[in-house]
Amino acid sequence: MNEDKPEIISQRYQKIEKIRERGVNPYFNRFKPKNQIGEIRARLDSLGKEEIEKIEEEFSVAGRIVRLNFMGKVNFLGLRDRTGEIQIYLNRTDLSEEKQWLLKQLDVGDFIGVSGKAFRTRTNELTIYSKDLILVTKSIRPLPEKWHGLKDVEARYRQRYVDLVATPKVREIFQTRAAIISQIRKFLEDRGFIEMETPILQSIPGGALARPFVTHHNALDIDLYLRIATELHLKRLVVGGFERVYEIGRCFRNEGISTWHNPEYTMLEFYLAYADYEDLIKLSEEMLVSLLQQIRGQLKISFQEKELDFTPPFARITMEDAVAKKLGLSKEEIRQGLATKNWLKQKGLKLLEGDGWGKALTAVFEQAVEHEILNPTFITQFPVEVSPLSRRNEQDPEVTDRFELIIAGKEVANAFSELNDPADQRKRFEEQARAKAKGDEEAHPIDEDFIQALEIGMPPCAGEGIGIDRLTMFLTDSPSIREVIPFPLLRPE
RNA sequence: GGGCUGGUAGCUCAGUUGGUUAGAGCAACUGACUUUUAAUCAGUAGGCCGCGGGUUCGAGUCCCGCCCGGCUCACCA
Repeated sequence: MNEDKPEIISQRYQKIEKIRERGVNPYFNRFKPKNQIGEIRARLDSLGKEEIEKIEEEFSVAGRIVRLNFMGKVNFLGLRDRTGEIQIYLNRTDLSEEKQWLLKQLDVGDFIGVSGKAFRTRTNELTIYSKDLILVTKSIRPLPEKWHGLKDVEARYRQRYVDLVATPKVREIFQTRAAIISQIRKFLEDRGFIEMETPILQSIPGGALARPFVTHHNALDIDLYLRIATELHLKRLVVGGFERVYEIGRCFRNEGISTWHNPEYTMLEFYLAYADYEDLIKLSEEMLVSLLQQIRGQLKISFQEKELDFTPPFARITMEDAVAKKLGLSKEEIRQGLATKNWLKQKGLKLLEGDGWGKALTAVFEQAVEHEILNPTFITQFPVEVSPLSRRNEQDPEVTDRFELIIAGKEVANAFSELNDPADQRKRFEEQARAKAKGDEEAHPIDEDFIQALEIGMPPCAGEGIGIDRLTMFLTDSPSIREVIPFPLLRPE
């Protein structure tokens, strides 16, 4: 029945049949380990041979066989559970005839349960001496080779379950990712934020400038969009009285795929009333410093052979100053927009009809400046033209009280004092509508209900979005976003 | 989408200017082995060389097209 499969696999299926014929269930589900391997190691790793031999306690563990060294009567195997690995010793002379037979059926990849006292071998390896053996789950497919592991990148992403078994580093990355998210929750909840869940299916995909995925609801017979941000709903919650609110959730953007972009990615957004973007600069520094210390234990970390210094305060510069310095322009020249537009034209980059100085400035910044930034840097005072949801700066209403945090040339956070003037919000949306009419596919759609919410009244507040995947890349020194997403999007085989 | 680059056994990889029947290590199978940990030793088996055309007496190798990756540029977080 498995004739079209590789030989190894049909052999394993036959082995399972033989095991069943002997009355052994190859998928036994009633073994309950009393101990975790990590806990045993924590207790015994530091103890010497004699001390361990005095311990009468029998340990019971279950896990996956990751190594087999069978030598006839004397058999060693490596067992791994979620907390670690430990060596198991089985001597054939201790086992019943049935168990001796079962021992010979074991393969790397199988799950077993064992129990026994601990000892140290001749080579001082901490080992559990088990006189029994319970097969818990038989494995059919062979795992990758033990010292090269799974190298084929495509196979690693498509069959992440194999990658996770074969590559310890990959397990660590996802453990770190979970720790980052858990610590962010704690950081925010310690400060009075509460977590909310807002709609992923939306009829107006707002809160960011990006192209959405479209889907369809059959019963209502309407098209819906997968959210590109959580912003507008979280601010509605601020209107409703949740003065400190956050969400960690998946966002979807129908755009290119690269080492820094996955079509679905995880974003943290948080909003706090009676705060402005200066407060968020401080809060961002605190949050990152706390994460760096907990995850990496230091503020200077290496990322892809470069050193990143997270020692606060982080550098900050306005977008205009950054571009003025780079191109040798005056502020007046930037505001006129001609110099920046000419620079873009020279580079073969075109703007749309009607794009103002703000879009030109932002484009030049992204082209010429952003990628040169290494250490965490706050870029502040984004033009109103590219910031339809941000509050205007009181001294200079052409720019907003907004910043992005750039690390190693990549945007990691975007934050601003929130626009809470409904009349201004309506104007901004109308400007976006005009840009859309001229062909800007990423222009923000008009959201009348959101304007109504602002008319009910939103207290002054500030909000921030942080890309969790990118943050995880920096904290785990990963070269691609696919290394920090368990199942990145790939074209179907 | 453009450029560069890759796809050979379950896994990691060789494969010469085109030339017998496509190789190795690990994993697997049979056997030996009472402290191994890249165990060792003897033997056996395992291939749609990504897919489809073409050139040639002869193609894993050369040419064309396609599929699926990786890096990179452009757009985006």
